[in-house]
Amino acid sequence: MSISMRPSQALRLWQQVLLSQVRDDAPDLTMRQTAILLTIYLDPPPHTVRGLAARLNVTKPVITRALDTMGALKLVSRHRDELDKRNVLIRRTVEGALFVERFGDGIVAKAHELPI
Amino acid sequence: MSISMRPSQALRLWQQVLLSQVRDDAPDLTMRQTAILLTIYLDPPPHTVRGLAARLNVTKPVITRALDTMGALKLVSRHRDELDKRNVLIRRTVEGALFVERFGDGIVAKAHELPI
DNA sequence: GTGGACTGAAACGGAAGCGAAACAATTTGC
DNA sequence: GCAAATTGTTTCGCTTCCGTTTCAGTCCAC
Repeated sequence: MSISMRPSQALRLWQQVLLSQVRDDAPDLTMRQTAILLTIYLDPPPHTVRGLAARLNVTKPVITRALDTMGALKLVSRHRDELDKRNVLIRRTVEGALFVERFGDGIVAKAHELPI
Repeated sequence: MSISMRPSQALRLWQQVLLSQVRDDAPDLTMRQTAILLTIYLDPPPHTVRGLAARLNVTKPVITRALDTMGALKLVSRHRDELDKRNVLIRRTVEGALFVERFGDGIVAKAHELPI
């Protein structure tokens, strides 16, 4: 069984979630940054700069910069791969997990409030 | 009857939609810009700069700049209010309606593909 | 009609994003 | 051992966004 919704409901859901994020002064992540963050937290590790760049079809500097920003927000952390020291492994953080969790709960709540 | 989903499904849905947007080089709107666009297309008109700023809890220049950007993308259009010439009325465009419609369809499609 | 209130836009300096290219550090292949 | 390939970062010039402040145009009360 899959999730079923009409386009008007989907758009309303998206709007409500975005509005709550904007209003609550949540970290103002770009679409790309959010996509990277969710990929790190939803897809199985390990995550590398190269892997994320390929997954999102963007250049590597885009990933590096996003990691700089989200690292400053403590949403993710970087660690050298000891087995292949060229690699950087991106790992989750407690703060990031909490943020993602709350974000997911927010979507569910807004979905539940949707008019028919 | 409301839309029911688990947080993990909600996050996966969000990720899939963002990934498709990023990968397809869709207009790279910020979270705020997207919130403004959806509000214009979902909430009943008329829409003014001041009204949108209040609805999103942001300053007026944020709205003005977002309208500049989205106007250049032809997603919205501006018109002086003839009854009160201080006001600017923001209106929908054919291109914008098409973009929003496709966006909604995309969400629905990703929701339908979600694993249980 | 004139002063004050209101609306949206513009100006300003600063922060952060972009793509492309160049860059060190490391591993691999021979 | 050493050139070639690979990885992530940095640099360059440019664009866009931010908040604050200032400005021009319009309306309204008196």
